[in-house]
Amino acid sequence: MKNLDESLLTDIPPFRKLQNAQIREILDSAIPKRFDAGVSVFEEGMDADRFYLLLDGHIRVIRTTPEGEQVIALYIASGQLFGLAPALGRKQYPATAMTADECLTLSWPTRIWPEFVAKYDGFATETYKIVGSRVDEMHSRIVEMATQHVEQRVACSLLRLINQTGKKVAKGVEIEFPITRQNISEMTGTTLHTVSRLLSAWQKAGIIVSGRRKITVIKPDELVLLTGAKA
Amino acid sequence: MKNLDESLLTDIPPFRKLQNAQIREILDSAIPKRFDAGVSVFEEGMDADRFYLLLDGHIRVIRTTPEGEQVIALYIASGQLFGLAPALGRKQYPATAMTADECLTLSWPTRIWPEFVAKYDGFATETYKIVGSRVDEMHSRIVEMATQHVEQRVACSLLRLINQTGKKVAKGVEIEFPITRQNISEMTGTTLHTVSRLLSAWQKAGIIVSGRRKITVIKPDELVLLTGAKA
DNA sequence: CGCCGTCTTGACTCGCCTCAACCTCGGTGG
DNA sequence: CCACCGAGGTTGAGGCGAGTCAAGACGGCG
Repeated sequence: MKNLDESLLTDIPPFRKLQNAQIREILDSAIPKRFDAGVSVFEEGMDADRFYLLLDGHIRVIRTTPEGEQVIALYIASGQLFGLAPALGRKQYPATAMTADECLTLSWPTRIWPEFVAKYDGFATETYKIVGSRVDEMHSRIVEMATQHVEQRVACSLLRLINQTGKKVAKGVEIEFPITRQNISEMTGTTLHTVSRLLSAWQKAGIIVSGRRKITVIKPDELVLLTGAKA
Repeated sequence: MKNLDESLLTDIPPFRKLQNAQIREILDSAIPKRFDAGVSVFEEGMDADRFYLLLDGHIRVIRTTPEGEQVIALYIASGQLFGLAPALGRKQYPATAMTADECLTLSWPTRIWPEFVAKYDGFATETYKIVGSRVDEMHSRIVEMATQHVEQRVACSLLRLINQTGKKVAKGVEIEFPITRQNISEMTGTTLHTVSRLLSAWQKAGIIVSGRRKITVIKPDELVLLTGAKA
């Protein structure tokens, strides 16, 4: 457990300003853990006893309605902190974190959060920037849902996914974790049927290529047009 | 300007733990300002050079789409901090703050934010709790928009409004600032026509009483039923 | 090989948006 | 004091986007 390499953290904004010795300290107090695809790291309503850093893999942040429907609030890409409830004074996690593929995390007990903030210069600031960008993304989602049609929302979500977690490949940008039509419908507030129809149409139009749990965007600019960026 | 009363701040969470002398200091560095109804305190995209406390009145936080449609992200009630962009490392305001009625604010330059955080015990923690509750509310909005029908969303929004800013009156709870059908439609992602129809129906059913720019909820529990709280 | 999770496609239905006309206040100015 | 005007609100008719229902195809895994 003490053999984690310092280089794991040096490129991650909240830790970037720290000395090697400090990073050593932080790593030594971290618990690393591996998760299979499709399992939950923590669940909505659970006591927020730890906060996490995603070293590798992708995570879906999910809220479940009383009726059992799921809504995907956002995706976390590797290198990001998550489970930041303690930073916002929350005693419980407000949502479930579910792995989209195999994931590797570090985590620390909530109790030492104040210590991190006090002791490590720039940690708080950088972390709150992350929160800020998530707030911003949520804002955008609300506006999208309020004003745009399903087709535009799905296009927006795809673009967001390839921007945040896309991998450039031969003929386009591919989403590097398994994602189903159902997942996309849960991000956009629609049904898997409608998503399937849209993706089929876009595939015919040569904008994307998609297979089982896999989507590659060939012409991102065409997608941008579909989002309704007019005039 | 130096004659602001300390009692203004003593009941407001971020300042609650402070000594009178500290509150004096804070007040002395604040600029008070009055706003008419329907004007903007700051606008989306403006440099976030100040952060605010709403002493009296109500504020709408608005985002405008490229097409000029407006979406109301949330309402701020008196006693709340807003314009917290600096707390999240934002250089510009992510949304416009528009007064719903006559408003009284205090404000401080962004530049002294770090000083506030460092100097005043509990200030940061309490402020981030506010951010946390706003994030939570946005989360809920996203889930609502994704899963619920218009009628349910409007019911949810009304309930949220009376919980946050409702005033108990003779025969129910009234929203204490002017609000139009259009405003509600901008909160729920629908049209003023649909909102008008719904409110008419609810009025006939005796659930609410509404007039020009004014809504009073008579039977909140009936509204709760309409939100789809089943089983 | 058979099963299950994923994806596709068609047909039908209906909630809500759009279009349109009209009403009702409250404020303003002659 | 009243006529006017504009913002806010109401209500009907019609159409379409997208959800629902239904039936199957495809591909991977045990």
